[in-house]
Amino acid sequence: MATIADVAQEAGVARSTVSAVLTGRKVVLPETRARVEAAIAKLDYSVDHGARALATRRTMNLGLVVRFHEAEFSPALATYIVAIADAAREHDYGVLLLTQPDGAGAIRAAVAARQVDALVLLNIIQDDPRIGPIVDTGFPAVLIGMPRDTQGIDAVDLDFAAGARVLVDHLADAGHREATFLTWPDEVFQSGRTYAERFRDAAVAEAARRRLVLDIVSCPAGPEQVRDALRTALARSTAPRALLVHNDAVVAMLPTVLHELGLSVPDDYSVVSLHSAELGRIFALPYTSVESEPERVSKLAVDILVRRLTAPDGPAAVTTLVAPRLVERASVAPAVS
Amino acid sequence: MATIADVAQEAGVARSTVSAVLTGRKVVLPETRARVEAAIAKLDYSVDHGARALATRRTMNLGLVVRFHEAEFSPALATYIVAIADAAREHDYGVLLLTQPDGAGAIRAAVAARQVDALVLLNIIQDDPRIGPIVDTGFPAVLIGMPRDTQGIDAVDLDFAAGARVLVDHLADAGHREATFLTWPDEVFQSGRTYAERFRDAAVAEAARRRLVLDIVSCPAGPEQVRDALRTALARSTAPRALLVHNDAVVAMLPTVLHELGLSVPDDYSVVSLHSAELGRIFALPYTSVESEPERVSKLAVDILVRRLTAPDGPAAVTTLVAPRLVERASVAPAVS
DNA sequence: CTGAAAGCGCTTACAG
DNA sequence: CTGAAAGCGCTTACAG
Repeated sequence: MATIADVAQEAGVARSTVSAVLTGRKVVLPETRARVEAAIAKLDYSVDHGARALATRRTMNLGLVVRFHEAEFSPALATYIVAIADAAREHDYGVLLLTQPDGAGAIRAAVAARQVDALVLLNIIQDDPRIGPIVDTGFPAVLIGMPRDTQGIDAVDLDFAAGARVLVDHLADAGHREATFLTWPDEVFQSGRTYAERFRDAAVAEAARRRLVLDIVSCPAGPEQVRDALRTALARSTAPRALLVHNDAVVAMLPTVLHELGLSVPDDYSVVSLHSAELGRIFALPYTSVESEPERVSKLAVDILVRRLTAPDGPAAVTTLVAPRLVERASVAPAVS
Repeated sequence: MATIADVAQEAGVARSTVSAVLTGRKVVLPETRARVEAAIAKLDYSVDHGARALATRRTMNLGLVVRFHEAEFSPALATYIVAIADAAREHDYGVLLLTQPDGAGAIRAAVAARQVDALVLLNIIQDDPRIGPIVDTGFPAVLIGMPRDTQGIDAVDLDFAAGARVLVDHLADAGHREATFLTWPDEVFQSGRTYAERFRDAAVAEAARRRLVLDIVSCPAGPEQVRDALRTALARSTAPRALLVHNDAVVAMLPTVLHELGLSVPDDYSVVSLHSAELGRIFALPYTSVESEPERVSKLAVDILVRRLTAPDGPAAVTTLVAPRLVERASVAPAVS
């Protein structure tokens, strides 16, 4: 493998001159530059990433801290990962995977070993233990998701509250006065997924404002349990004819159960939901919905992180909530009164 | 941040002595070692990963090359990624994500910049363009999946042929003499997913051996198309009462369609399938099946790669096919004759 | 067993 | 605009 010294010799210049054309931080005579570039091409030279990192004190790598080991229903996770890698690459950053069960420990180790320049934390929970080491070390980081307290760290997430309002309004606009709200099991609320809470609270508030009566059903986890809960909720003769869903397992099972009960959408039931586009695609879900947008959220998060890396003394940390987009799929009919 | 020089000074020894206790490659007097370790603890010192990499000429990072951008139906991909990262960590390797659409280019760049010590290639296709640069550079690598020709590179994959045989035998053992074989759309065969071919050919051969008549149905892509194809295949009055499935989209849709047609398993239909455990879990599939095992395959692949890194002049490249495990779920009934 | 020196492949002030 | 020198933080022969 050719080194910068080989290139310098081949071009008949000093190593520092080669470095100057490599980094582009200095002005070099076009003629000299051409000689250097010819030598680079001839020797098929590439900069040694690690050596440059040592000299510049920047690894040009981002650490991606992702919790995999808590069984989460997340076919969308891969989408986030690749979106983050793509966004990072646009800024010439690589992505190092930090998947240890002990995320906090992984962070401390990676920071101490100077393996990365900054961190992206995925699937944040309410009191996320990974935030501690970041605050302690003051290491640059961005959160994708929302903890109880961002503690001065930039955070990006979908605006679940706005999503809830959009969906409630959509039902209310169609004239519905009552709806069954199928939400997450209690464990999800308790385990600190703030999206569950943010959606629910906003849905309740907006429903009150729009005088829509919400019948809240917390569906248990597990396919069989979901099926049973759904059948129970839908089979009641007094059940509202509108469904507001925020629960991936439930919305995935919904077409099957509705069909089993001989119910059709939107004739028998109006349905709106918030779920990931990935889930909708895999299950071919035919419902008007607000879709979480991993690509947009990931790109925004990386952009914010890189900007902060470039200007460390920039403005205070920001929390960015991405406005949800409603995708209409004709699953809502006017209420019959 | 403390450096090795700070530690040496604090402990009153030379830098090389600190390095000796760090690497453990030399014998150090217990007393000296204790002094060094105390200094390390006091200064909260960690080895700079990049500096060590430069000195040792080993990054201790594996590059994970994954094709994301060809829309693949793969909720299991995240499982592979984390399994690879976990396996790598057991050998003290980190994982750098290489997700560029141009995988071959990404490989050349990463190798040239010496960013990684070896490569893991995921979702291999028949004539995978990423194999070229690996053969050219002779860089250590392992394939997860099976190309047409491994070209002297280690490869690990599930034994799809054995999986097919196990499932065919399972039906034959129950007395079935004919079965409908629901396989992938033609595009999948043509796009070089060798698993499709390997399964099909073995299923055909084993069925012939067991005198099981196989009615091969290649199901088109797309949720609606799958549904239609399934209904057509199952609604025929002359349709065999046994189903052999190798197609994720089809098996995911199967419970719904069977239900729509008022058919039950195993009373009306015996069903066996090969699909990922992840898919089975998400869709709660109740079928006896051979499940692809991302964790086992990934771990094996990384182990093989690391061994080759340790002993570069080891034996010739090996192709390892992981034996499939049959998970029985009582979806097969004896044939009625 | 310990230490002084050279080297890994770069970049970056600093002279000229 | 170009070059010689020092330095990034380690490891590794090589003396002693």
